[in-house]
Amino acid sequence: MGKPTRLKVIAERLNLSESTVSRALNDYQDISAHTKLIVRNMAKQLDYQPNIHAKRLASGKSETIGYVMPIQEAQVTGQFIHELMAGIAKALAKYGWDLCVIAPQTTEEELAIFKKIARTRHISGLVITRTFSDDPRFQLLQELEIPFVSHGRSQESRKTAWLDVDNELAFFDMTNHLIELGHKRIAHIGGPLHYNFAYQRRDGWQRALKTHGIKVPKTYAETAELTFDGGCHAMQRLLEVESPPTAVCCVSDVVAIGAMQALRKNGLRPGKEVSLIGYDGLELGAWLDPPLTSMRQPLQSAGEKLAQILMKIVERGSLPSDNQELVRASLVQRETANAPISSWPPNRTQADNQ
Amino acid sequence: MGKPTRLKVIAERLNLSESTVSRALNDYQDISAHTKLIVRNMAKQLDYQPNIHAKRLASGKSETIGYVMPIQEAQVTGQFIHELMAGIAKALAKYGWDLCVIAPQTTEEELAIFKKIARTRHISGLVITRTFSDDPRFQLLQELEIPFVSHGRSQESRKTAWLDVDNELAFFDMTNHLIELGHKRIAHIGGPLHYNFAYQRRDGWQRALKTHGIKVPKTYAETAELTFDGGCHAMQRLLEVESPPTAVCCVSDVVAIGAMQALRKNGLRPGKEVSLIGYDGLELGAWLDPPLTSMRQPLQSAGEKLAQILMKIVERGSLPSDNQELVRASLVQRETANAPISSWPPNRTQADNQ
DNA sequence: GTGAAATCCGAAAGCGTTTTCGGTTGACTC
DNA sequence: GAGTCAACCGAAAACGCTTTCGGATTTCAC
Repeated sequence: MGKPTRLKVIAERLNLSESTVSRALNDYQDISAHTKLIVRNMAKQLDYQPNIHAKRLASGKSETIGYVMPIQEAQVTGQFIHELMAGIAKALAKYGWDLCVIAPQTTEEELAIFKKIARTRHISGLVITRTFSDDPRFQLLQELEIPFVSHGRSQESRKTAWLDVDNELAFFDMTNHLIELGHKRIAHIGGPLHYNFAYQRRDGWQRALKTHGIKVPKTYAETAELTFDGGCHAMQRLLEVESPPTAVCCVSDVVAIGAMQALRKNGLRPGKEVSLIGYDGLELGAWLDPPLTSMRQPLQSAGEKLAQILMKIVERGSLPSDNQELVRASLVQRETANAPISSWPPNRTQADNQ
Repeated sequence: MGKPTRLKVIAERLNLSESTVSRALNDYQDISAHTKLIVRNMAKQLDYQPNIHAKRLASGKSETIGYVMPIQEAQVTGQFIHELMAGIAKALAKYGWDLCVIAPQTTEEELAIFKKIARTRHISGLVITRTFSDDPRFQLLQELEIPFVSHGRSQESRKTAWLDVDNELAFFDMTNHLIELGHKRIAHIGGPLHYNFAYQRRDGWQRALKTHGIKVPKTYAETAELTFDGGCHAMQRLLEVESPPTAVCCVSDVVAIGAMQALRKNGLRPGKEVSLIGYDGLELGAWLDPPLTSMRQPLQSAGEKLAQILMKIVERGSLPSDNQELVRASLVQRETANAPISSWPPNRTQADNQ
C-alpha cells in the first residue's frame, strides 16, 4: 500500500494550488466550472479521499453523531435498538457522516461523557433514547449547547428536538380495539412512571375507557418493570383482584410475553379467557404461541428521521423546537386479542360492573 | 460556553512550552516527575481535553474501531448484536477509543467501504461478524492491510485474528445431552452452509452420534434459513420422514422457536413428544411456552475480548495469527429437552433403528 | 479607452496536536 | 577544571486540510 492521495498531488498534477483544489472539491462559487470538472476528474482518477482528521481539524466540524446506547435492561430491547441504529447509520452514510456509539454503564457516566463531548466537540450531535419524565440529560445538554434529538419526549423537552410515537393515541387505539371486540373489563399493565411514555400510554387507555363510559376498578391500573418477569407478576396480581379483567393492554411486548406466562400458569389461555395486546410489534411476537397482537412503530424510518433532524440542526442551525414530530403506531393483528368468552371470569354475572 | 482549554493555555500558565506540556501529558521519559505533576494538575484544574482531531492528525492514529453491523436478517439477531456491541464499547471506553458503526446495505457496499477506509485510515481496525465459509472480506481486508478481528471463523481465517465459539464442541455437548436423556433418534436442523458455523455445528452433532454408535437416516440432517419461518418448515419436513425424530438439535434459538411452532401445528408438544435444543441462549427463551433449552455463549465478554484483541493488534502490532481464541458454550437447561416418551413416534417399535 | 465590477485563483495563515532534533543545564569523573 | 554524560526542556517542523484576503485577469458599460 502506497501513501494515499493527498490534496497536494492533485494540485501538482494540475498545476493548481491546494486551495483551489480544495475549493473545487467543496463546490465553492468562486471556482470556474471547468476547473471544478478537471479537479474532480483527477480526484476520481487518483481515488482521492480527504484525510478526515485534517478536514475536521481545519473546519472545526466533526461530521460525527453519537448514539447513546442503553445497556441496562438488555432483554429484548436489543432488537429495538438494532433497528433504530440501522436507520440512523443508513441516513448518515448518505452524507458521509459517522455514527459513534456511546455506551455508558451508569447515568453519572453518561452525564460525564456529555461534559467531555462539550469540551472536545469531537461529536457534533447526539441521539438519545429511553427518555424519562424527569430526565437530567435534557437540561445538561442544553446547558452544554450540544445539539441533540431524542427518541421520546420528557417533561423537559418543550424546547428540544424530538421524534416520538403518539403513545397516548396508540393506547387509545389499542383500547378501542378491545372495546370493539366486546370487552369492558380492560386492564392496563403500564411501565414504571419514570419513563415518560408510561404516563402517556396509561392516559390513552384511560381516555378510551372514559370515552365509552366504561369504569374499571383502580386495581386495573397495574405497573410492571419492563421485563418478562415484571409482566408475569403484574398479570398475576391482576388475576387476583376481585373481578379480573377479560383483556389487558400491555406497555410492551416483553411485558405482554411475561403476562402470557402468568396466564398459562393459572390455566388460562391468552386470547381466550384473557385477551392481550402488546406494544412494539416485535417480529418475534408472531412466533409465540399464540402469536401476540401488538402495536407497531416504524423503527428504521424513525432512525433515519432522527439522523436527518440532527444533521439539519447541526449543519443548518435549524431550531430544535421546529423539529418535534409525532408518528402514529399501527395495530398488528395476531391472535391474542379476541372477543371475550362467556365462561370467564367465573363470577362474571355477579361482578360485572357494566 | 467559552472556548475549551488548549495545550497553549496550560503552557502559558506554567511558563512551559507546548511541546513540554504535550510530552508531560503523554508520559514521555524525558520530562521530570515534577514537571509532569504540575502539568497534570493544571490540566485537571482547567479540565483540559485534547482536541481529538488535531491529535489524530498529528499522530496518524485514529483510536477508532469500526463495527460492521449486519442488518439483513433482523429477526432476533438484534439482541445478539446489541450485547456484543455493548461489550466492545465498554472495553474501548477504558482506553478512550471510539466505536464507529458501519451499516452497509449490501456486500458490495461493505467491500467498497473497506476500500475507502484503507485510504482514509480514519478507522484503525474493524470487528466483523456473521462470517461465511467463503467470505470475500478476509482476503480484501488482508490485502488492504486493515487490521481486523472476526467473531467467527472462515475458510480464509487461518492467518487472521478471530474469536469464536467452539461450535463443533457445543453441538457435540448438546447432542450428548440428548443421548444421555435416552434419545437415539436425534435430528439436526442446521443453517445454510455458506455460514461457517453451520458446518461445524453439523459436524459436532454427527460426531456425538458416531461416538455413541448411533445411526440416523440422512433425512435427519435438515437445513433451514436462520428465521422463524425456516425453522418451522424444516421441522415440518422432519415430521414427515418415515420415522420422525424424538429430539432435534437446532442451529439457533430462532430456528428452534420456529420448530416449536411446527410441532404445535402437528399437535405435538415441545419437550414431550419431541425434545428440542436451541443455540444462542437468548433470555427470551426462558419465557416461551415451554421455556427453550439452549446453549449459551457469553456475548458481552466476547465483545470485550474482540476489542482488546483489536487494540493489541493495532497498537502493539501483535500478530493476527497469535490472536485466535475458542470459547466454550454452556448448556442452559430449561424445559424442551427431556427423556423420550413411549407414545412417540406412533410406529416406534417397527421403525426404531437401534 | 477608461474605470468599475466580476470572475477566478494563489498565498498564507490558521486548526491543535505530536515528535524530532538540538541546546542548555548541572553533576560527575579523572 | 576540562571533558563527558545524563537529565530536561524549547524551537520548529510536520500532519493535511479549510478559509480569508487580496491580486490578477477579464468583462462590461459608457
